[in-house]
Amino acid sequence: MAPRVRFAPSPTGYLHIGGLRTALFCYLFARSQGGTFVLRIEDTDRSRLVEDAEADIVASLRWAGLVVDEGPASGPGYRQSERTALYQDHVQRLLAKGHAYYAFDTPEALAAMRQDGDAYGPATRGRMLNAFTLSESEVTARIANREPHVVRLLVPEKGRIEFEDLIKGHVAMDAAGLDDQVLLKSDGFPTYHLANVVDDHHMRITHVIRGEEWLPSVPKHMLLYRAFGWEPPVMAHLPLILSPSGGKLSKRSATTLGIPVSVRDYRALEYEPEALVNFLALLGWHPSSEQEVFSMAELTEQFSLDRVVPSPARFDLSKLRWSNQQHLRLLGTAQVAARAADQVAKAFGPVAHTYVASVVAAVGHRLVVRSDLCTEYAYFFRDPALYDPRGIKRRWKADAAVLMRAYANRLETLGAFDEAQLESALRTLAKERGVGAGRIIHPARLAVSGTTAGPSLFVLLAALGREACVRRLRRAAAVLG
RNA sequence: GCCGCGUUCGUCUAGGGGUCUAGGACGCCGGCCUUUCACGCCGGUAACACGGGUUCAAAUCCCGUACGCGGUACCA
Repeated sequence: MAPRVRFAPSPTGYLHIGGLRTALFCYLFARSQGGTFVLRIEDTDRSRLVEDAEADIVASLRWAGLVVDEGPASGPGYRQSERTALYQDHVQRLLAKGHAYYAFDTPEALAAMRQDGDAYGPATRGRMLNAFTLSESEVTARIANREPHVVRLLVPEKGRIEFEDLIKGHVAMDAAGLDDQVLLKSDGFPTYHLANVVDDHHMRITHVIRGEEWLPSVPKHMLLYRAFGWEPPVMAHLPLILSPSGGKLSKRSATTLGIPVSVRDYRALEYEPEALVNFLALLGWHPSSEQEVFSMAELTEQFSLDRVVPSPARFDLSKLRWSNQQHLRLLGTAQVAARAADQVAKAFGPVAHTYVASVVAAVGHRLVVRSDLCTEYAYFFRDPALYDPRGIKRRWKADAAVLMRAYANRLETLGAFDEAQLESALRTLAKERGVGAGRIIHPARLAVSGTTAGPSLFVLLAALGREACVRRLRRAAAVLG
């Protein structure tokens, strides 16, 4: 049977990088098995709802190249807020069969109970305000009176709950350790646990693939499946992604370690989606081969859940950067230039596409992230404002200004402004002046780019064009003397 | 606190009783190439958490400890 897998985020914020990893594994598994990838929006917490979160989730998935087969775009029923009648109905079934019960405790009463270190369960149930301590008529009266109430799961006092997780293996927990989880909140919305189980069943989800933070709630879900008389789906709990220091990937780690948390930030930073996907896939999964660079097609072809590791992985920015560099190469000049166009225009004003392409070609394998084009390689788009002091010290000798002017003069009358001509003109000049070529090359680079690093001088000059080269060489001669 | 999951180089990981004096990748260091910086190539650094078992043999299996992470909400 072809699997059906869902990615079920809560629209309480922008899509988290860990969320994308979860979505990716869901997607890869579905695709690798010829299955269906479903997007379900779990918007049952009305107080934490963020208005544009769902749009961000959808946009982020699309950007990353994860194609949703079924989701809010396919029609109604993929947002939990649209399915409240279904949950109400199922709660009634649980109530009728004695697997759930009404409770009327106030937040204060619950807080007091927890103060004593207790959980809502067999031990405390009897002293709280619920269907066990209230008469049937009083319960009905309170409900008719529209008093705030919830419905709780009746957890059996004893028994062991065991299940097989595709990634974690055999997991076992005592029912006694569970509390009587709220299933239906006083606002009429279901909690995650109820909605999740009901939806996974009705959406015919075959594999629940999600973050490890859900592992401890699986026993509650198993109880629900059992109560409904349903066959539970296969479980697969993904290890979490940690910050490089081992903690949670939070806004704090974002600012102190430069690791963005939201997918949209990676997009804004101009990482390639292919690179991020590749990097994320290798965070917790790897093939049996030693391949490190993958396209989405290769990932879907090779992915399997049994090669997902059980332990958490730390985020490593330098590896992401390496991945980005690899994918930039794979993309090729034209593609990279096309993707870079908007940001370049934003930074420097209108620039011809062919020029952006020639810059990308000139920079070549040096490009790690597209945004470097607007920072490290800004000199391709505007004259350098200053010259690297260390470069001046090392490369700008007493004869530099004279040589720069002389080379500028040659460039003005050069026939074809290409690498070969540029180079032979320079070498001829050097020979005439009785200096080594480096005596011109280094200061010329500094004059033209402001730095001592970068593409071959002749590639650089050819890309820049005659006018800019002449202007920059003369200006540097004037400024640096 | 209680419950659950985890633990191989700095990081991601291979390995799942003998093939391991533990392999690959990122990073880092050195060399070659070279007009610079990169790229590329070559080389180097660096790990089985600890303690007990089981076994002829354990990184691999079992138990314990330590540590890490997660959960313990009318949040997901």
